[in-house]
Amino acid sequence: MLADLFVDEFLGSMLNIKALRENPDLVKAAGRKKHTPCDEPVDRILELDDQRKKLLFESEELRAAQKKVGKEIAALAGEEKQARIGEMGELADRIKGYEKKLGPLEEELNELMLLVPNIPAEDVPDGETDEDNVLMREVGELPEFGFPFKDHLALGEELDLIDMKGAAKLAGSRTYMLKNEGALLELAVLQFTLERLVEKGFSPMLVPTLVRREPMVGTAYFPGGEEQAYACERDGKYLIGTSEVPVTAYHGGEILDEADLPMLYAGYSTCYRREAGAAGRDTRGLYRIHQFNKVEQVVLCRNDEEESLRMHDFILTNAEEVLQALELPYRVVNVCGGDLGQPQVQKFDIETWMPSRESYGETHSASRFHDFQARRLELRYRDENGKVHFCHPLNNTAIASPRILIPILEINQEADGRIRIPTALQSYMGGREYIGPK
RNA sequence: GGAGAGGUGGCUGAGCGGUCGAAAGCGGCGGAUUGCUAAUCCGUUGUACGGAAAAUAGUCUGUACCCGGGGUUCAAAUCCCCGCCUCUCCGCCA
Repeated sequence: MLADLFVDEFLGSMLNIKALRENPDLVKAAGRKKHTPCDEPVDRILELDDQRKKLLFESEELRAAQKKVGKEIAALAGEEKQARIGEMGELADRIKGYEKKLGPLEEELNELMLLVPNIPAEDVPDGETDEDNVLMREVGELPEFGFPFKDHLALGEELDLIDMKGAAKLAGSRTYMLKNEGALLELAVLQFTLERLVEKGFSPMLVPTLVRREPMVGTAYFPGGEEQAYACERDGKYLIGTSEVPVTAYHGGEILDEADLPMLYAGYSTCYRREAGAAGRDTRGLYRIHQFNKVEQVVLCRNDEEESLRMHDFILTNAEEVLQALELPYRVVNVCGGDLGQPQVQKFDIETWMPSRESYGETHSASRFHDFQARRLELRYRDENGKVHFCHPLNNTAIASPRILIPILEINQEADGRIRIPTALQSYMGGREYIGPK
């Protein structure tokens, strides 16, 4: 059992070859809990690691000898110098031999290390799919319509807010266009949310949406998520699926000052997802589309379990407060092992009530990783004693549109066909209270 | 897109084949001194992986890292090739 193996000091230390060496069973158990077994790669890693250590030790000794003699040669001249140089040729060849062996070995090792899953937290429920997620709480009252209600698309078309056909004509399937108050509503929701986060101390960040491979690998979307990302192959760049990617990677390779932690960022970007493998699913309306806009909370905090948990709770609460301000009923679920991604230690999803689906639909996702992404990104900080640690990055959606427009439009519809604008958004829409027929 | 110049430690910036993990200055840290502040003086100052005794801490030691990747050489921050990035000028352009 994973729980039996669970040891604090190994929490989140994966991708750390030392921790993996000492407790491979923990990683294998993590793979099983996430329903992505990794026994074979882990065994192969240990094997390669052994070979690597041995070869490295031997070649380093040769290098040491070469450098030592090199210094002697520098001090010599004439025939004596030439003689020593002649002797060194063989040593140089032997060193090159080691490099030839080490190169491919390390390449394979590094590739495999990127596949090792992070260890899920103890209270992550067992399970395979989102149906096994565990309900934590339900907040808000579900709407009751005293009339036949319409779904967001019917409303949107009637009121000239949404044009899916126009979008398809321009850009193909799973695209959307917002018009008139629909367009204003999306901007309102995003702006409202961003301002709330700024009030809480988040730095707003407008980031590149087309990025290099490194941030994708560093945040652990790659390898593995290539099918979900749009690639600009000519340029070796990728469209991000979330601003988590550029924002988390922003300080990659740096050693931050502990005094500056936690860092709170509110990333804003358009997000692109291929939705590969989702063919035929959620095809109606604004639910599942290739391109959307999102305000994302990204936190970098100390390498400290308690702090990490506090921050996870903080960003979850922030998102809930946004939904409460928008007067939307939602529930929070503890995501099960099989529904967790490779990098996550724990994930809480927020699902907002969507009348047309007669269910809650995922609108937010709050993840913590321990230092998993930080190791890949070399994202570190120095504590007051001068010791260097990996940060703990966390993230959560603050708002993602147009998906959030589904409940906003549907829940606020009235019998006369108008849509009430939530009070919190009215000031972002010129003081308007209703969206009505033209 | 055309032409040129560059990318060195937290920062500025020297080095342009061996004695360079890298001068100097700034910043940081420790100490001394001065009613406070400021100033001055002395010392110290990267990361990763490995080894040795000690077996948390600290110490000694090896290797790697001067944008990234290849190459030349007994030896590369230094020479050559490719890539990435930055800056300047011209052109184009939301």
